[in-house]
Amino acid sequence: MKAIVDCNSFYCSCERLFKPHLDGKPVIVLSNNDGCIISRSHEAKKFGVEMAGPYFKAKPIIEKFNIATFSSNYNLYGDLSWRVMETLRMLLGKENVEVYSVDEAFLDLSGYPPDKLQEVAKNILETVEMWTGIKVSIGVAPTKVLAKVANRLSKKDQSTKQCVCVLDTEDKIIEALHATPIGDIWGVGRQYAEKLRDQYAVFTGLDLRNKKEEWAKTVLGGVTGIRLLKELKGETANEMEDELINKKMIMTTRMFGSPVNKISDIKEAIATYTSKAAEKLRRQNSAANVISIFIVAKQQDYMSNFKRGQSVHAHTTLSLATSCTNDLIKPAVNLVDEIFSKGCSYKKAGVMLSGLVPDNAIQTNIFEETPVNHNRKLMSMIDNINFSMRDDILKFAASGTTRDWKMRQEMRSNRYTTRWEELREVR
DNA sequence: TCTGGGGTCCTAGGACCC
DNA sequence: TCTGGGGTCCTAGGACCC
Repeated sequence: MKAIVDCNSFYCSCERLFKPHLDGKPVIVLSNNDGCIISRSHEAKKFGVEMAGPYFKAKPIIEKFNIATFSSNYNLYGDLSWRVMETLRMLLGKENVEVYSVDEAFLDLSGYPPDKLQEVAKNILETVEMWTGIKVSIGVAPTKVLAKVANRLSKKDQSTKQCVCVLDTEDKIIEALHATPIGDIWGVGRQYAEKLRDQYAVFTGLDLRNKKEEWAKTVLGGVTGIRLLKELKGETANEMEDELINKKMIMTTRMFGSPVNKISDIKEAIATYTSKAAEKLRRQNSAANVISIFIVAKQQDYMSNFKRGQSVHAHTTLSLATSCTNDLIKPAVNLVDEIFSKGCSYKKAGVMLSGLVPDNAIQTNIFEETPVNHNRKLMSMIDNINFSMRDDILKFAASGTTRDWKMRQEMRSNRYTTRWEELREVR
């Protein structure tokens, strides 16, 4: 049996942890640039604040009900997430925990007798709350997809304060699937949900489970569809995975605080994002072969349905993989010339590094001198200084110093657990 | 006026090779 | 001028996730 542990309204819970007066009150957390709403407390949901809805649209409700609002504080959330995951690893053993996202982890519970699962889950839930202050909900079932179904149901009934749901018999599974709308099945997104309902009259998880694998193959994207169907039937198709230590792609992208139309500003932003991405790259001891950048134009007509703006991409392949910021910045900034149009306003830009290889085994290019990675040492120094001093004390000149384009973050709480000067004070 | 940031996997189609 | 069949690799794009 597998379980998924999911932190309830994670970002909101993190904020509340240091502001106990907000317990039981509605709270929301905004995305970067204070653009849209990415976490809502139970109470805020009840007032009808929509997930991923734009902040400005929800503002009337927020003001009316006096909903506590925060900009996102990833230092805080990241640290608390680590504490929750460490707790799980201590309880179950490292090898039985697969961290799936900042607020979710899959557990392998195959070592426990079936009649103990409820108790085990309850114990996990209570320990995590006691040690970290974060409330979680837990779904237990034979497969990951079904555990997700169980997890969703466990939250339905918050009144019991249990937030545990174990699907350990065929009957319970069928009942649970019947109660789950097709769009709430893990792996069925908006597009598929619409297609399934409109063209195939598939409305619930149970309807989908009753289909044939061959059918799923043609309708739901090939092998992915087959896997989904197997999992719904209780047959494992998604194994527990080793933790993905190294990413295959690294990106850094941001909205601008306000639209930008100067190429020099775009270049500064690209240089800054490249430094950030390069830092992430070095953190996992990789080097990149390919740099891509993109910029997104501010849309002229918003009209009724918001679509993500048109983005323009450019990429270049390096003759030699590198993890050095200055070797990456130059080509990245040069790409800007290829895609920037004069007179156009942009709202967002990003940098992607791909073709990642371990940086101790860089493929040498016969046309180049032997790899010069003496910069690697300099980079480590910069990373260390930035890590200890914080706030990127050392920057490359190309990143600029004024940063007119920097994102808005007007309501960020203190970084209580990762900055000495922002510790919570108790008088 | 104002709509996030980071990832993954899969497929189709084109380029290229023998 | 005519011309097969099979394979690999890469990229773009579409779907999904939180």
